[in-house]
Amino acid sequence: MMRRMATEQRGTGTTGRVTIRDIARLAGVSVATVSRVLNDRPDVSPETRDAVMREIRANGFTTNRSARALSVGRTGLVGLTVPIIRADYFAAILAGASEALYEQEMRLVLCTTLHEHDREVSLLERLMDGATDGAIIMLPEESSEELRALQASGYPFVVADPRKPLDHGIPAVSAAHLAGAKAATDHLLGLGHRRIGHITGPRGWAATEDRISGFQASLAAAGVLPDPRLVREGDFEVPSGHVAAGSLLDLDDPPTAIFASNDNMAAGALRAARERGLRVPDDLSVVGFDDAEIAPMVTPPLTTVRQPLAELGRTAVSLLVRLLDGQRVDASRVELGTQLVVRESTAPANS
Amino acid sequence: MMRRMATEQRGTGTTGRVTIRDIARLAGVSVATVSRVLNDRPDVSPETRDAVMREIRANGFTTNRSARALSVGRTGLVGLTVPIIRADYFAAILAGASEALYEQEMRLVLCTTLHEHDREVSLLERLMDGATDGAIIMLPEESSEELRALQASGYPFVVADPRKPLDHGIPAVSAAHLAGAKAATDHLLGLGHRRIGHITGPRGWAATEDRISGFQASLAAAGVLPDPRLVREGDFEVPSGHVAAGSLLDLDDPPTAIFASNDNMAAGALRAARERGLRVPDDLSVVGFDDAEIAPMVTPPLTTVRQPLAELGRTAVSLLVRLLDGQRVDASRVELGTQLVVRESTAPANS
DNA sequence: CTGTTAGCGCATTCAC
DNA sequence: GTGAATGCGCTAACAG
Repeated sequence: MMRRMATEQRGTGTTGRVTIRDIARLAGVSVATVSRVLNDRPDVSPETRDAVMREIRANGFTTNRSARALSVGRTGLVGLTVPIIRADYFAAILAGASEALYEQEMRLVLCTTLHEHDREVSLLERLMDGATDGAIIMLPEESSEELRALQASGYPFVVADPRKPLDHGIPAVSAAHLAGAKAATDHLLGLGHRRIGHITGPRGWAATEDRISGFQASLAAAGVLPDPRLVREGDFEVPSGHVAAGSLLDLDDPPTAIFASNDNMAAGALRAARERGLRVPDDLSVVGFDDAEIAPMVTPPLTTVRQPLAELGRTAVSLLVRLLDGQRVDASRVELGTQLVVRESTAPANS
Repeated sequence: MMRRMATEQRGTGTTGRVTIRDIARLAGVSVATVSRVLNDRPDVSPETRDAVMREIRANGFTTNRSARALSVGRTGLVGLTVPIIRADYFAAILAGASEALYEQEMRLVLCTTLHEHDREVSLLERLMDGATDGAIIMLPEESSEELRALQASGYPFVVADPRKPLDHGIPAVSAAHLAGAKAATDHLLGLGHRRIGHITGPRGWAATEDRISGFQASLAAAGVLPDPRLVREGDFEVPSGHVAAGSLLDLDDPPTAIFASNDNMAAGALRAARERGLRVPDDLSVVGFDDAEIAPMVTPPLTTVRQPLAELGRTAVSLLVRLLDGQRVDASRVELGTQLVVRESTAPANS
């Protein structure tokens, strides 16, 4: 037999690793007992436990996750899908989720959804092919119906930062876009600005619409009439902010402040102002959204609304874990607070 | 028995999914045959293949990866460890690796190595507990010896962007730091700068030292005597660049140009210049490294050296795949080219 | 407290 | 071309 070399040599199968059986034999107990100590079961005598642990350590044994997964019916892996956009935005969420998962002894399987929405393979198939116990779906392109279907299939998942408004009943975590936008606008209003431009994200996105609502709510509360000509649509990328701000500033009666729906576009706005010889914040105030990595780095450092991105990832995990534990999470719509971060891109209106 | 409901209802085990056995029964063939069509084996008649495929589709069957993994001895998962620093830097590599893996039908398991280097659980244990077939280790804290040990254990891995110089024989992918730094310095020299400051990364890191070498090589080639007083150590974060540049600019005979070892520190340098009333690039030229997301966003847009980050991730994957296929990769030290990207933070010296 | 016995879902020899 | 039998490494009843 090849048994005697199991410790040193490639053992029985293809894996070539020490198995629970080896440990059992070495420790002079049954596999069941080894399994017990592995899983910290109470019903094992201290002596045998020690004996087993000794062999485990001596041979550097670790349990084979595939085997355990097959046996238990749980892989200990959760998928996390991300559309590859806005690197530092998703990286932050990723970091939070990954950390939280780690504490649960779980692992994160990254699935990038390039633009495969309309390909033959559905999200569902890709996720639930036995590789993962559940998933966190970031900024999904999928419609409410499609997600409903996924849900109906029994696959546990939670949406992080829903792109479109979602049916109630679909677990989701998002930031308080409306409140954040309101705070940003209030800040501008408080500085005396009355003509405030707004560069939105893609229309139809939940985040975009909520921020618009917050913007308008703030204006309304201050008794300022919203001027439709002061609103431009962007796509969350720098150039769109640049263009949008440019067209705003070239108006006969340009705004004295601009609220951009994210920091990238705010950075674009900063550039547009600079190109026109406008000084920020003296001649123009600019507020962003996200508090991305770049916010403090641009010139001048950007006043913005912080989204708790890592926290968002962590929260998604904890929701998912609850789902995985079979707890039917009812109040599964979590909204995380946002916070205004005042830096140097805003100042009192000077007219 | 509970067999009859297997298709609709939670079947036998905990998973509740359609199994290969269900398909076999439904199609009136054996599991072996189903397995054959699943794996695109040639020895199956077209008719039976069709029959099987029909049932597979009709029931939305997908193979259970855990079961396959256990059977085949391969999980189809590779781990990717990342120290959580410099978000967009690792995000870029991540994106490349993830994409490449996807094309190989493999998945990426993210493992964040907070600062667990000195914890009881070794990288080895964490990675090879049967969860993954191999790993890509980014910017490892582990020493060459530790990595050697991992290698000796037979666990396949490749290092992406080695932090410290690595033994030959350890597969690694990195960027051409030296050449990139040389190109950056050549550029400055070409603009007439002679007093050039350099803000380094953490001393001892491979990237840092290589860039210093490139910097010095360029100077030497131009016959410029290197001035040790013009070199400052940073840590790749903005504040360190800010401080370092400040101290450089406060010199009696300040440099007319600064080459920072990454874009973050270059951004810090930009700020330091601004605080002193220096205009970039008129009074001071600044060059960064990385071509990070922020490079084009700061004021002025940064001249920098582009690292092919996504490509780095992809290359790491292809190396790893070769290792997994049992091909002993010999020439396993890959260095990817870097490229100077000239923007607006550099101009001819004006003295 | 501990050992025996069955599977988990799939791939893989072998026969037929 | 196809089926029956076996095992991958582990957990989970069920006995004792």
